Amino acid sequence: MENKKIVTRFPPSPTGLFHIGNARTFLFNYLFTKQNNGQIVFRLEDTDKERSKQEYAEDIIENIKWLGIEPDFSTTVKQSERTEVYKKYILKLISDDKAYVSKEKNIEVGKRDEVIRFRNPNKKIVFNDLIRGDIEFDTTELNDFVIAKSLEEPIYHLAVVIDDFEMGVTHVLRGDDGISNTPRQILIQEAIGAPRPIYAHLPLMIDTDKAKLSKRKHGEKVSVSYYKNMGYLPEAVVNFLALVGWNPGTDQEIWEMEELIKVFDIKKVQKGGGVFNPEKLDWINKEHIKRLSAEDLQNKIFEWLPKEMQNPKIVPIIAERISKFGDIKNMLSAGELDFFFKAPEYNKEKLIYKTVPAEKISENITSAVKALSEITENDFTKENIKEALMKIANNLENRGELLHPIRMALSGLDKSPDPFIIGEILGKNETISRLQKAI
RNA sequence: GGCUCUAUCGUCUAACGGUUAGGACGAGUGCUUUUCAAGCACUAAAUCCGGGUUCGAUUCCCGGUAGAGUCACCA
Repeated sequence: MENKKIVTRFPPSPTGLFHIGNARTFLFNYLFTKQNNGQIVFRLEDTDKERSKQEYAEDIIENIKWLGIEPDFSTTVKQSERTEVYKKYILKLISDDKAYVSKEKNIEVGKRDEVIRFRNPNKKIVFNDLIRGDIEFDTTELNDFVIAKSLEEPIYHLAVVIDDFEMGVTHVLRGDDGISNTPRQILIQEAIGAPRPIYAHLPLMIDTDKAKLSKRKHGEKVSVSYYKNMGYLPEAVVNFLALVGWNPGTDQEIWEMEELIKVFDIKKVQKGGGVFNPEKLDWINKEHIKRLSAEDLQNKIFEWLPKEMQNPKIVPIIAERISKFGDIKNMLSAGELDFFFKAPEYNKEKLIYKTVPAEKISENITSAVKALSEITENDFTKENIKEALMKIANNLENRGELLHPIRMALSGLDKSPDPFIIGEILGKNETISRLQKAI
């Protein structure tokens, strides 16, 4: 079909932390480009000197890498360093009479009395969008729009068109907030003799109120670094983002990047905006946690645990109870893991199960201690503990008469893992000592 | 307001013009060897409205309505 190599672009503007919506747009570019063996060029749109900051550029690059959606960084271009290039085009445009220096009247504060305007041919522009089909605009309403504040200061639309042209961009996949910018950019392309790229406008990711995900309203939650800091897995974020606005048409929900690259289909991208649903992200993240190798899982969890708590045995218990690693922080501050490392303190009434008398409870625990004592230290596994305890519990009216006080004696918590696994982790001596204390 | 785009459960979405409109998240109920987590089963929940075209519209067309985006000497 096409023998020309596909070139797409990541053109972030370093005026804030890497935005999650931007990450999704880049991801779609990435999937599309990779499946076509194309190239992704990288460009920092930093012409706004007031708002552009080096730290933001660093955050963007760092998080692009974290997500694993890297463009070809060797192509990196900074608009702020291309003043001479733009100047050349502006001069050419003026000498071709496609633009002119305009003396401005009724100047508002902060505006200049001389700018460069585009001589609008005032015609209809129809462009094809991969996702939406033909879109038509009458450019008359644009008037003679400004393309540069001065020879050294091009406006965004001009810089973008020149850069896309010089960088050989063949496909522009961007958010659909770019739709209304397209006609004026096409006008500029035609004026400088640049070919028209193929456009695809992706639906925006929106919030529950159906509005654009704004930093103002959602704070740090719109930045990728927030998800990294909360202990989400990058593959889960990618998985989640890919599924907002696009679907492979199967029931599969959990995807790895490599599979996504294979099945992605730009033509199947949804037209309407998609709400960012954090609960689904959590679920997807949990699914990816389950798919981690034992080694990776342990390493990740240990990153969030203080040295003295880095016990491999509690890894599965934690893994089952979190949806993202940052949840460990909450478990820690709630003291949910303390009982693994020191004997719990609790009210002795807590040992009572329903209305069972204390003497009976005490008796039950005593027989449990006896049964557990018969297990050798090496065989003190959750299976064996369970077998021994259930033998006793099954003879009681309610199994809870034994299981509840034992769990309480071991953990001291109303909600905790079952007593068998806790017993295994604590080991024979500690388990029996806690039970004896309870008696 | 002009222009542009969009419209299936609360949310993400599936459905050659013919399906009891499917799946997932979330919610609810129950089961699973006390609780929590996990797991399992089940339940509730949608085609914006009105006209066409058609034997038959979620699907195609038109008109409403609603929402969003954009209208900078920001990017």
